[in-house]
Amino acid sequence: MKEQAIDYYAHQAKMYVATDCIVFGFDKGDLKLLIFKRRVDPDRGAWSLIGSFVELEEDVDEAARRVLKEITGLDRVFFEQSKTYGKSGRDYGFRCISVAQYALIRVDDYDRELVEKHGAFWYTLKDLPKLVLDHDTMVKDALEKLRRKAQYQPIGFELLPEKFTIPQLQSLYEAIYQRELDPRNFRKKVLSLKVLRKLDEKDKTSSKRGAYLYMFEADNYKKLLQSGYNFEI
Amino acid sequence: MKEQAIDYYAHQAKMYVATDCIVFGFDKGDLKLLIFKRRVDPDRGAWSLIGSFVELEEDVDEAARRVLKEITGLDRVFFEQSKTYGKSGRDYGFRCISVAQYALIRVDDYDRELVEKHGAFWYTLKDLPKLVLDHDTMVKDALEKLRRKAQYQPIGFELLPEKFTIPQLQSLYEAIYQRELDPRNFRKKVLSLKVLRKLDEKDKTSSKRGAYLYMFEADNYKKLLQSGYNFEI
DNA sequence: AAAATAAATGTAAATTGTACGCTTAATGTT
DNA sequence: AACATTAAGCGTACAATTTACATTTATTTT
Repeated sequence: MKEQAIDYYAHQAKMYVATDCIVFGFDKGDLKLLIFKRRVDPDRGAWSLIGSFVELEEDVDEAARRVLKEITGLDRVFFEQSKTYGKSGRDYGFRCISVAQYALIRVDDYDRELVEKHGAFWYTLKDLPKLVLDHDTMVKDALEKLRRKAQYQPIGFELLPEKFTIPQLQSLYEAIYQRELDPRNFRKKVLSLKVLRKLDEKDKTSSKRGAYLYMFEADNYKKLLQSGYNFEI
Repeated sequence: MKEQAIDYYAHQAKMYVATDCIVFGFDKGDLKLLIFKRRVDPDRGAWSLIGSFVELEEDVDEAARRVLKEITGLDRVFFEQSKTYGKSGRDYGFRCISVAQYALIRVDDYDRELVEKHGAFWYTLKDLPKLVLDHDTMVKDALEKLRRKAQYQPIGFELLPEKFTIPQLQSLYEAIYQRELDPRNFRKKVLSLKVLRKLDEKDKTSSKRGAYLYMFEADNYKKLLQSGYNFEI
């Protein structure tokens, strides 16, 4: 039986499998993307997403985690599969499919030196240059998924520092949705979700009065979900 | 430069790439899944999703289309990527990643003989037997995506015959969401979306009075979307 | 002490969702 | 021919949510 199994697999084609990361960050009111200059041929010097081949003994998710760690220095980055790109002609003449994953990182957390060392840069989404291969499409698709997901899961918090103000949170959601939100209604809405803990500190970088800092209460959020709550922002 | 490129790829691992289809159907008020008995070792005889290896010159999507055509006889089946399963140990000792795709078919359309010839059976989701490998997880995940998607895109119509009644449509959404809906509110809601065309025919299989048949107006729907409409059921 | 700035709070109107009860068209039964 | 039965289809009142909009407040700078 083992023989038959081997035989069954043996006639099939094998391919390269890669993973590409769409790394979103949020800074000064803008959604940003971490892209870098390719250092290998073909297309050396062109802008590209960060990615890697998946190794033989490695989970696809592990590969993404490895890449993200290499680039940002961070161990626990939020990431999630976006879509797999499997067109036969999508690569440089070698058959290679790529599992795209989008990641959300806190811009103040990551290791700037590491990022620079890899020739990576943060680009505002609007100013994004042309990327290699189908990476433009990957970004477009990932952004769509991010927007969709932001509506029913509190992923926005992954992009902010641990302590943040409500105006900051609003500005993030404005960047994600690409439209303005009413500050009074936004505040009302997020506070009604009961997943924010107000701190005694204020952030005074953007106003004389200062805005209270809040933290995301992951425990409350989980309890809410378990009780069948439909989280929505 | 070409040499370098070849060199760059040459040291990387290659893997088997498969696609597995989660084929949903809707019949007599129940959501069903098309599964079949494996005909090859290992695990011959076990229940499994329908799938295939992706060939070297074949797009991943093409592979899914090919599988669906083989099994159902249908050319134009709605399908969409669900998720890629890439754990290193997920397969039978060979490294194989699988791109799962969920498909929606009209139970009255497909070719019954073809389905039987392949040893395939329709199972109600509740009665589903244990499936091979990680196929159980694939079904669970696909169902979640289907539910999510059904909320903002009219994919439900893919599962119904071309002409259907509003009670039928309701029963489908009840099966997808696994909860009862109020017939009066449901009717109000779907009609308000203005994507249904009422026909002069009635379907009398389920009541003496008979229910009017409707068709989905894809054109209206597209126009709505373009005008920034947020379709929701 | 006054001016400037963004944060924070409140309220009314409009829209949407929910929970119902009743009527209607067709068929089968007496 | 009248009546019972069945699911389809319509309408309405109330609750909840979303939207639009104006004013006050805490703090710093001048």
